[in-house]
Amino acid sequence: MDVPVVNGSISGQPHVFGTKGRRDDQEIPLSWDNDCQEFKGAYAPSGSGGPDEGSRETVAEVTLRDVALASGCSVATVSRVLAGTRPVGAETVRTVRAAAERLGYRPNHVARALRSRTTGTVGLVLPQITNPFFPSLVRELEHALHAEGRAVLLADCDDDPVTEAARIGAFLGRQVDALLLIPVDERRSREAVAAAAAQVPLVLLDRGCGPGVADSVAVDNAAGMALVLDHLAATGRRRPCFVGAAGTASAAVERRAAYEAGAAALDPTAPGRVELGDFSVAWGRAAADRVWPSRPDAVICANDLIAAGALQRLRQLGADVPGEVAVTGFDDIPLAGLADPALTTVRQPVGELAAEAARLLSRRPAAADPASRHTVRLAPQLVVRGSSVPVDAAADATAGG
Amino acid sequence: MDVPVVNGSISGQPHVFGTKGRRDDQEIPLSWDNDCQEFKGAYAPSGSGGPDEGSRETVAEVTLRDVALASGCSVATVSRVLAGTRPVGAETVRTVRAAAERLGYRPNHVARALRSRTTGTVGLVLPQITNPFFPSLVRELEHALHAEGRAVLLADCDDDPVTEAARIGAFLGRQVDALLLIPVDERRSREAVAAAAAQVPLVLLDRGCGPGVADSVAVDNAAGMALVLDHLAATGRRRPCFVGAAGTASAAVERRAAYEAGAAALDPTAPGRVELGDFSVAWGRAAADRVWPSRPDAVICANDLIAAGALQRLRQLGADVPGEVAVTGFDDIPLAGLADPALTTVRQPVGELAAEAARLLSRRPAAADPASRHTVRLAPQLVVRGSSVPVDAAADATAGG
DNA sequence: GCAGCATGGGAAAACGTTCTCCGGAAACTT
DNA sequence: AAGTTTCCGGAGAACGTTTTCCCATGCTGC
Repeated sequence: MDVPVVNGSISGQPHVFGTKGRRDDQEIPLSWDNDCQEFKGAYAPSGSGGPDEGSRETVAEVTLRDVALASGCSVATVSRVLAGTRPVGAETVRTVRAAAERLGYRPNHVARALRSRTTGTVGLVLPQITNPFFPSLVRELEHALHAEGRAVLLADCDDDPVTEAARIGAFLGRQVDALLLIPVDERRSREAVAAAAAQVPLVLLDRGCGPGVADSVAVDNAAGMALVLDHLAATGRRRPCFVGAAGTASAAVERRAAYEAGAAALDPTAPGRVELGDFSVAWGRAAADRVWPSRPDAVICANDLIAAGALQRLRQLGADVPGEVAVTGFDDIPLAGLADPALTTVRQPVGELAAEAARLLSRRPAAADPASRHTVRLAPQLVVRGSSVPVDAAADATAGG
Repeated sequence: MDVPVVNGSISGQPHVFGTKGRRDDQEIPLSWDNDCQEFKGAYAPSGSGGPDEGSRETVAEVTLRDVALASGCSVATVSRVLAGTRPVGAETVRTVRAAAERLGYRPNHVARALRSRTTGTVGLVLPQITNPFFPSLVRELEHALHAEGRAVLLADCDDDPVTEAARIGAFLGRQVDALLLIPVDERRSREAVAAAAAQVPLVLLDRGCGPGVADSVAVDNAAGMALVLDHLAATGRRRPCFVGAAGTASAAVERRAAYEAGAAALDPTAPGRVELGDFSVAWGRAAADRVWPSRPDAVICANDLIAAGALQRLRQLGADVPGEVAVTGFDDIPLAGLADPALTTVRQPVGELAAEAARLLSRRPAAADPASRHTVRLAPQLVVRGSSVPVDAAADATAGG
């Protein structure tokens, strides 16, 4: 459909450069001052006279050299004052600071990066930003990283290992200081990840990528699954079944293994009742159809998407949730709280994951030594909602590790 | 003195990189957007199975100078060959290319940025990545931008204009080539946005920020609302009501205005039935309580979150959806297809929004002139699902995701 | 008085590109 | 044959920092 764009150009012709009176909280307009009568002869063509009526369009950047000139000392000194790399006389510090502020000096990160060989930038590479679990993780990572003054370069791989490798390469070419990576595939991502890890600090997030490849931080899937099983057992469920995902992704494998281990305690035949598909709502719906005939009293899903699909389909099939059957998810994505009834699930400690990842990244020592790889597992939290216990009893219990 | 670099020793080594299948038909890249593409060898997993690997550790970067030395010509020539900025003799091109590939040369983006005063980086600043409408937009933007060789710096503002201003400033300090911005607040973001727009190309996305401040691209909210109203009228609804958001955000205002304009045609008293809160599920639930007593036959919501809440609550109140009352949303976030019944909604042309934004960014001309601001409005698409028509009739106008 | 040593500051060399000059040679003009 | 243009290629100057030397001082301790 090529419905034409309603391409209207907002008019706004009358007021062009107004707004001169009420700009009191504005910072100093970096351009001219009587001290530095000699500015940017180089490429500032509009050295036209006049008191600069505020056309701050392409004002040439103020450089260290300008500040040096204005404060009567050398570039080196100015750098030292501003970067604090070496003690400088109190008096000098004062003049330099003043000049810098007066001129509105802003350091050029690119030049700094070139010289100091560190860009203050980390690349964040993830499979699909549209996976509903990722946004909150991205958010926390962004906050954690920005808090230490680093900027985040984002890449979305479209769930494709080839794209992933390309993005990693692009980031490396841009000399990121480090990489944060949620691998697309445990196996097919390995090669590119290992290669990248040899060049910059790299932390794997949420999913693993084979042993010894890189540092990694993730939720303790086994503990999470145990929380779910304990809760279900405590509320009298005896015939659980598991709806998970096939494949080698660590989350899929670990959650399934943990279910099988834990469910055996509940019911010796339970570990057999396992259906595997993928991490999607559609699979959740399909799995419900396959599972419901055997009348389980708990459907434990490997993530919230599956759970949402299963829940929806179960109700369509006439099942009473949670009366007849409980449904649980994993991750606590926003959707979980919105389902009807709201999903009991395992909340990932997103903030801590981000903090831990940031911490690992900052570790200076050359972590090229495979022996020093760290794998951090963080404790999740059970969030009990209506899908596993009747509403009146669902007091949103939270149980930590 | 550090470990000697790759500098001198050119030949004699059994080069690690197999020069397999040299494609000599390769054109000299004329634009800088796809340059380094061909040098994947540098970071690519060193030929799985290659004889010696470990040597690829933290080797000092190969520079232009190294390539020049190895190929027996000057740095300038190498630069020209690789960047394709000026024609170079065929013979020279060949030797240089060979040397570059053999040494695994990868251009240093930082140095390039410093010299050419362009980083190939755009900053993407948004209110909250956790807002479910944004991830797909971010995804499209990332793809569009990466496709032209630009990297995306991401910032999440936590819905706070102050943080937003700080992030914008940080990006400017990192000399992004341009800014893509979804303003937090139409009014409170304005100052920072205007200041930034004076320094780099800036495109507003999804939401406006006052007239003439910057280029902007967004969905045509009025057209979207009209699609909804037409659909509802065509299916016999006669007593619509609107649940929207208060405030000055452009989406809120435009959607409400469009409803009021369009609904008057349907029912003269309809424009009065308007409830305003915010763009949240909670408000949707609350609004359902307020609205249901007057028994509307259609609840038109300003976005999908509101609609999801309203839908959920209406059903809890015993309403028959869609038999008794239709519910519609706006945006087509993933949640919309998952609701029960699935939400009829207006799908934003996310891909086109991203493409258009990218296009506007690349416009070279000094867009400082307020008269040349562009405001692009893209046509949305109606997605009919179960919340507005009985299932058997809901032939999902478009294949949902 | 002189070696020894902090301390504060400057000149200039990197960092790895791109790009502007410039010069020489070859290829056309006149 | 002498100019004139075109074509290739090199030297080297930026770009804006950080950092390494180095040189003044002024002070201590002998």
